Amino acid sequence: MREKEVKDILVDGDEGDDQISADAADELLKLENQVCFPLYAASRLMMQVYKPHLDRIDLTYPQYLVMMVLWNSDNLSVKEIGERLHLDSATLTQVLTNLERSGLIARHRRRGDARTVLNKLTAKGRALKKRARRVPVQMSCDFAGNLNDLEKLRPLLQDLVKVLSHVVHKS
Amino acid sequence: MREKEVKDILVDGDEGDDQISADAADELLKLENQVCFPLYAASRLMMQVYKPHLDRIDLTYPQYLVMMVLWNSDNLSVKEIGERLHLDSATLTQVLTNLERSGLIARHRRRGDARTVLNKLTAKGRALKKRARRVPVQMSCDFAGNLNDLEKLRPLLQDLVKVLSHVVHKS
DNA sequence: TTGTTTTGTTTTGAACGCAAAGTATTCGCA
DNA sequence: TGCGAATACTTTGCGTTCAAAACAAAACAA
Repeated sequence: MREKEVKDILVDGDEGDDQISADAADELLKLENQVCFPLYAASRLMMQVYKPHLDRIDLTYPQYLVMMVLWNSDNLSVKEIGERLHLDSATLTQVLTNLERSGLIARHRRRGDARTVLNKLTAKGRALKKRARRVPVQMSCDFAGNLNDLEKLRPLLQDLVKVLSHVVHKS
Repeated sequence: MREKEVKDILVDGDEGDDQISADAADELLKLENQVCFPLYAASRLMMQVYKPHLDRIDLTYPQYLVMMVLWNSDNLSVKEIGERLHLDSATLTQVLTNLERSGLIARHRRRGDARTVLNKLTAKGRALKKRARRVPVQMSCDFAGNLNDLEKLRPLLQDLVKVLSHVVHKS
């Protein structure tokens, strides 16, 4: 799919349906021409690669993300964690509830502003970091010969996240 | 994070915990050094960008993926759709049930092998393609100046999916 | 002070996503 | 032919995800 063809479609009227545009539009509707589908598939497959390693420390992938945030900077509010992970507070409430039930964090309203709920690692939560250090290492092993490709992808994906969160929030 | 540092950790014993490795391992535990996190975040954000456009044709993103598969090649089994989308059949059963409830597909056991369930577009399902053609176009608009970056990302992500599905299935 | 609005979190409802278990059907082979 | 293994799909259970609504507390304004 060349850029020109995309433009052909873009100039299309709302109900434009002449042959050329319809063909070009049909091309865009194929999986192999989409960026979002491999993104979606890769994200899910990646979580499946993580799973056996995370199972060993009894965390799901979202829980692991929250723990990484807290290991790096403890005692954050739901909102602050959500900003770092681009996650909705409704989602986080559930993840954090599960982490509290596992005894890894404690949750308390902030003194001075009872709207905010602060999430603080317990001793058990801090201790888990030691075992979690092995997870990225094991992941590297799974990717053996492909580590360089991943390193190349990272900055591109980080840029994409920036663009996406801008697109999502401007509407 | 240089490759050398990763290797430092890899040669680490199971309980190795000397200062240098622990520091390097801590670095790997930070969000900004991970490839999987931006992948995960981008995937979710992308679906949020899709949502308003898909709402207009009453599809969720997974439903939209299934419809794209069927528009391209109708009358497939659950397994065949799952292979194309890297999706579990348990997940697909739910999505396909919802598509059937919406009247977009019909589901029947294959004559000659009653184990297989074939999923076939209805007239309504085929008709929806015309309105769906607009979705990729509207997405292009949302990304205005960033289309070139996305095009660059696509082959890399497609390769990643190949690597990942290999990693997932070899274990 | 007393609404009114804003902010931060939780609840609710619908739809994934996947492992594990269950069911039905077909295949392989003795 | 008959039976155990393999195949294809569905069900169940748990954990996200997110929009929308509900709540509670704090900030603001008249």
